[in-house]
Amino acid sequence: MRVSTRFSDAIHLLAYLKIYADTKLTSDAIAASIETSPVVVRRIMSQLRRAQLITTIPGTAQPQLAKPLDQISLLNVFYAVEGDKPLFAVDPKTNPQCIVGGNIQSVLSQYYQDAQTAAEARLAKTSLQDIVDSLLVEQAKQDAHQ
Amino acid sequence: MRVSTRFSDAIHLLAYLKIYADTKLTSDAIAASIETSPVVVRRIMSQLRRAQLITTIPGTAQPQLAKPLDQISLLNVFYAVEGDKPLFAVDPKTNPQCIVGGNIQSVLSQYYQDAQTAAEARLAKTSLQDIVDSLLVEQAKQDAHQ
DNA sequence: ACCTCCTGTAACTATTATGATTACTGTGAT
DNA sequence: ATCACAGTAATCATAATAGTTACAGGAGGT
Repeated sequence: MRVSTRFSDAIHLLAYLKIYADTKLTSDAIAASIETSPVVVRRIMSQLRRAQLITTIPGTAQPQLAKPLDQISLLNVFYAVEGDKPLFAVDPKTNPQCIVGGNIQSVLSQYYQDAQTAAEARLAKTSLQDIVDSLLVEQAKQDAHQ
Repeated sequence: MRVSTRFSDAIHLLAYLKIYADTKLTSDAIAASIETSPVVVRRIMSQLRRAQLITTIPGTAQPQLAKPLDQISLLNVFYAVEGDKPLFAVDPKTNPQCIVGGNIQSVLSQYYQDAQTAAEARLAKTSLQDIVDSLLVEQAKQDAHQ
């Protein structure tokens, strides 16, 4: 499949809301930054709104962060847009008559869950404020090298 | 896209080689357990062979594990079949003129790498022997409940 | 009231990663 | 020589994703 960039785009969007808070925050403007379509932006915003990470007002270009960025972790964003989608996929269709095929799903699910939890714990440790800070540092580096 | 189950299928295959070592290990027989086609099985075996996890002899149905199962971690298998494919995808096409769009890739790559490393560390802690042991325990449970 | 800009969503299309299939070459054992 | 099988390239089918089109409706200015 095409690899999903929705998680990355959602982080991008939220950082944009903060850094460009003083500009017109239309889905068009945000889409220009992500280089996607306004509809895709509104779709992502819809998921972020349902997860209560932002608030919006229909008809007006005033999306707002629902809480301070240091209180939103990458894991919050991940859950908002990807739900509980597993990082590692179990093959659901195997031969139940076989010792391996009949038990592999439940066994792998456990170990996969452990690995995913480890990754999620790391995501939980990073806040969007960290991302914004890093973005500004990177930008300053670029400016200095010109 | 269709979600990739190659990692799971590769683990399945290796566990099958161990548990059914006394049977005819044709790609057909293994395919019946995974419920896929023999060609897919041979493709996965090809990757496992290149990663030196198994040895095979062309023309004969004698795939062999290249080392004891407790010396093969899930991470070894993951690398064998998925390479260094990232778990989280960065959106490569964003507006470089924007503070966010121009720096988000390098920033996210760092944090994503941290999360992936955490997951991989967990995969490295589990060996295929652990998987086989778990499979046999699960099977024993099923047998007991009949 | 009307117009304009915008959001929110549904429906559809295009793209592409994946597994499945087909077809073939070549090896090893009997 | 024949048979069973591995190995692999090429092609097809499926499905997850982003992108697009279309339209209903809100907010605010005139």
